[in-house]
Amino acid sequence: MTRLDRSSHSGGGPAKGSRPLNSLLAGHRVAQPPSASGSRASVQDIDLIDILWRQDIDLGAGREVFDYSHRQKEQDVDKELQDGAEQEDTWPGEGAEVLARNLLVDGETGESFPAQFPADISSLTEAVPSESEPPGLQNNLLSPLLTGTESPFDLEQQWQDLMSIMEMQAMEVNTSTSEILYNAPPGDPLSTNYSLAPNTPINQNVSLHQASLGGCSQDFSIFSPEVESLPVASSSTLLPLVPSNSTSLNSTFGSTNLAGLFFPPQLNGTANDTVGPDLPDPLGGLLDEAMLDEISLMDLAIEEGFNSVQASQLEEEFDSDSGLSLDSSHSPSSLSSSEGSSSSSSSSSSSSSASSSASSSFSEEGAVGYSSDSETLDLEEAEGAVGYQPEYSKFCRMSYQDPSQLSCLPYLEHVGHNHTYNMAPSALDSADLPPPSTLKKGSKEKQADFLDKQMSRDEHRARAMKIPFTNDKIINLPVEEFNELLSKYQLSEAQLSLIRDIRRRGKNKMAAQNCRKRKLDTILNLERDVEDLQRDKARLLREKVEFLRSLRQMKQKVQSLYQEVFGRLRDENGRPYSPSQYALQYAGDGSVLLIPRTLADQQARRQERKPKDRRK
DNA sequence: ACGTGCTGTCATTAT
DNA sequence: TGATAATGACAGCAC
Repeated sequence: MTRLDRSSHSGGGPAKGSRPLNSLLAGHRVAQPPSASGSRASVQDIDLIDILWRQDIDLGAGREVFDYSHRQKEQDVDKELQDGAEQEDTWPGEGAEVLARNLLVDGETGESFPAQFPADISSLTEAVPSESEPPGLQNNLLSPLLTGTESPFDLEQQWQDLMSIMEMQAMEVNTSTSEILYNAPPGDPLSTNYSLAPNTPINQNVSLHQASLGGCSQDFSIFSPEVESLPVASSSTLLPLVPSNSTSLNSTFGSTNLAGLFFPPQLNGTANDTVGPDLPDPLGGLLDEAMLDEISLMDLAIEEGFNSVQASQLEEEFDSDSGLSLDSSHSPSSLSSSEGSSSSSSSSSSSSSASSSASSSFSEEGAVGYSSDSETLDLEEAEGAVGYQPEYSKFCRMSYQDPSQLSCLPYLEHVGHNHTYNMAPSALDSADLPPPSTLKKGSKEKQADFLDKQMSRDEHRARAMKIPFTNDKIINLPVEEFNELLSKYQLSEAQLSLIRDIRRRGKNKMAAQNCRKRKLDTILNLERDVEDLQRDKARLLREKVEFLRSLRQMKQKVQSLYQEVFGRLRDENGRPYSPSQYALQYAGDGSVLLIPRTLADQQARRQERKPKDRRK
């Protein structure tokens, strides 16, 4: 087969590689907002994390983080990264204000608990004969999370340990309970006290706070009001828990061994003043800046080692409310698939890019192609099959390059190249072309010369070879009609060869244009995906910080409760038990037992092993 | 003169 | 197996 214009392609030139694509990218980014640059993704991430930590840890996050409805809208307001100041001073001011009310609301977590709680804690802690406990032993009551000098890895380990415990508790806590808890009316004590995000590990841990200590204080309303008689353990080694006020305890701790949580073998005592009998206001400790610093340390430690279990948990929990464009049409996989299935990529991207005017304008336009609409055909019919006047068909077939359509693409607005060797953009405007019948002979020739210069090479060749039909027909007719057309005329071998080449080149030209548009579309979608994923990442990071903060607060509260209960225990002689020798343990049936330390440690170790084995 | 972007074309592969 | 689509690579042109 003869290639008439092959000489123009050396084929051995320097490989320019992906220059067209790069230039497309570069050209596109000019029109992109500064944040849209995917090439700065890594730097952006670092900045983002930095901003997040500073924002969340130093300033505290708004309580709306735990509000389900708010979180559903969060993707619409993910510009909060820029206006982080909006969240500033949320909880300090709010906390002071709400302290005056009955309910104290944690500004960061939305957590609410009775204002009496801290007061009672104080009063109770004062009532506890702390002097009866040596300071060293007192330290044992502190959670390791409260120690200020521990390494981030220890903190991470604590986190993972607690996650394991919560995993176990999740087996006992009905999922619906979480929802009920979260969706309960404001008056509901549970929801009022712990209105945390639904279906979160933290939420499952809420049961920890439902441990009843009705007798400890009448205002201990955060605990279950159902004060029932304490199941008395008759074991000789397991002393029944007998609070001094002879009220009972009820808990949903399950079999969680609190001793394992709060009586680690080695404890750093530096944080003893954070929580304990000396603590003037446990709530103040919750909002302590030092604690937030610890959280930041913990976050820093966990950031890299956020294990897959936690990640998947977070993923599951936020799948429902993420609302982000993780749908199939936006996902990278879908993009790759659309790349693979070229015929459907254009339409798929059009469905996925409703938000992008540029992309959708491309897609709605559909695949480009030589126009074979009625206008073209009519013109050609009017001109006759033999009278070859390529200019008419050219106008139509290049109509897809209407500048008004290109104007939809801001980054393509500058595209106005005049490839005179092949097309005549000036001729695209039909207004510039008066009907041939109205032209005088001179101007007709002038026009013909002008249009002659604008003809494509193939059109020139077709004219030179006296091809009796238009290039548009050659290119756009279906195979059958095309063959029919060829059979109608007595064509030489050279003519047939040229016709086939024209058809091949014409189709390939359209294919190339479609291919480039698809490529652009893909780039746009990928950039959008990058932005979405960056937003996702930022949101998850924020939520993680919030969860960690909430978890820490709960730990502190449980620890306070534990201390209160333990400090009120008296033996037969009315003397307090030594924390070094005894520990509280919550049995599966809801009872609370006072058991020897050694036994408690054993059980704690046993329970630590269980979740790890289960994960394997 | 040079770089950039767009377009057409070829060769090749996939459908 | 031929036709067509898709795509990488290259060259030419306009800016």
